[in-house]
Amino acid sequence: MLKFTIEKKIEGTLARAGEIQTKNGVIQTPAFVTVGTKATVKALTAEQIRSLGAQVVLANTYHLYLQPGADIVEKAGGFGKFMDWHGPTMTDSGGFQAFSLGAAFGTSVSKVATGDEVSDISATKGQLAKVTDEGVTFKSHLDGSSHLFTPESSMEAQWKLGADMIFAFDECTSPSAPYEYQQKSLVRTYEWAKRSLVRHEELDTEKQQSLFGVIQGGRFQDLREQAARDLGALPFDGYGIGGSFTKDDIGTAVGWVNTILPEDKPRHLLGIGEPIDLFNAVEAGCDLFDCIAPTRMARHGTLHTTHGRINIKNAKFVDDFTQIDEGCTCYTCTHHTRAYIAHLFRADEIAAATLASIHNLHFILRLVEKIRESILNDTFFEYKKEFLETYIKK
RNA sequence: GCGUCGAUGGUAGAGUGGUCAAUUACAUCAGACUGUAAAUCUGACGCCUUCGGGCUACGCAGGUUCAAAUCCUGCUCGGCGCA
Repeated sequence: MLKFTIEKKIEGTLARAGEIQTKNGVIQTPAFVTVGTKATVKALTAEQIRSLGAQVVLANTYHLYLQPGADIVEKAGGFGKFMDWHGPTMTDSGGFQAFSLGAAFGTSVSKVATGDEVSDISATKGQLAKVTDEGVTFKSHLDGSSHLFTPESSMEAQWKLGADMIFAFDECTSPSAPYEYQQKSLVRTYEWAKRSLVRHEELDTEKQQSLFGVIQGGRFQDLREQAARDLGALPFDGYGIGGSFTKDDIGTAVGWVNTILPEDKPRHLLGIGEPIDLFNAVEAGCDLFDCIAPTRMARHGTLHTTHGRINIKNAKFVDDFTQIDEGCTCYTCTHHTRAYIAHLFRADEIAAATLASIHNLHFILRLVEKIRESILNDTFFEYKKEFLETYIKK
């Protein structure tokens, strides 16, 4: 069971800094949650994750259920122990895969849409996930086998995976889904939240795990607010804010929700992790963020710097012997040059992924830490301004 | 020396009379990526362009043909075989 305490709030905003105590350690918030989908943060060892100062790791129920199977992870003592991560842990419920393997499958639609895609409701083919009121039927992307995920089975799997904090089973909707669908889906996600709660209470009689309900509602204020009211009234230990946004409404839509959610419970913004979005989300009252972007982008050669992103594979870096980001104290920057990392990428060496991931994770983890400090020091807005002045996203 | 096979865009390698500026892969140059189907995916990749098209190209030089990377002749270079 977690204990959440708020240390400081910024007057006139929803932002706050605090602390979450779990049985495996403390998380100082706002905090960035490192994603280790398959009980591994891609390209990194547990030791490297610790060195980066990561506070908490989030794994994925769908992926671990399929491989190696929840029973194996349970026998290992939970996914944290399995991967040699002894700090706080979370698992996602599999609800995101209802989107990524369903509505988004085979399309260019991502959970954060540009304005144009929002109206794109073109049908897609070959989807691996089908959503009904009962649950989500997945066709395994590994071997094609069918698997029904329900709120109950997700709770059972997450119980076996053994994280400190788990999420209710939800449907992550597409940003291109119309109001009618968002509304219908929201009712379903609400029913699933209640079913998750019931099954969780049956399983976890000693209250070892904390369950977070997930707020959906797409980009619609009335739906978001309704979800916050409905789920906020249920005895969850914290809340996830999920689903689809347009980049511009991350701050606003999240604010609608956090104005209503109980103040004394942690709020986790699911799947958001670009610097600008993090500032907006903190200001709108979020405490936790997980995102695959730092590590995926790293593997693809896109690196964060205080002056914005760079693509280290660009020709101009082959003989650039400066640091990736001047003044960066990460392992990669203190030992290697841009030219070296560029060489590793061009030579297809796997160390490229490792060193790039170390840098990007360091960048984002430090950023969120500094945001936390700035809240405690009453310098949030100054820090935000200072950061955004130099960090230019094209 | 004789015979034989071959010479294609940065590389490898398709094509064997028109639908070829030339399949494909790699390389190269860019771009995308936000609860990880992702060490992935997308685009560009002869020169010029008012984006309609124009021009120069498949070892070199001729030739046949309405039309040649594709057929013929000679040459140059290379592989293999025989001397």
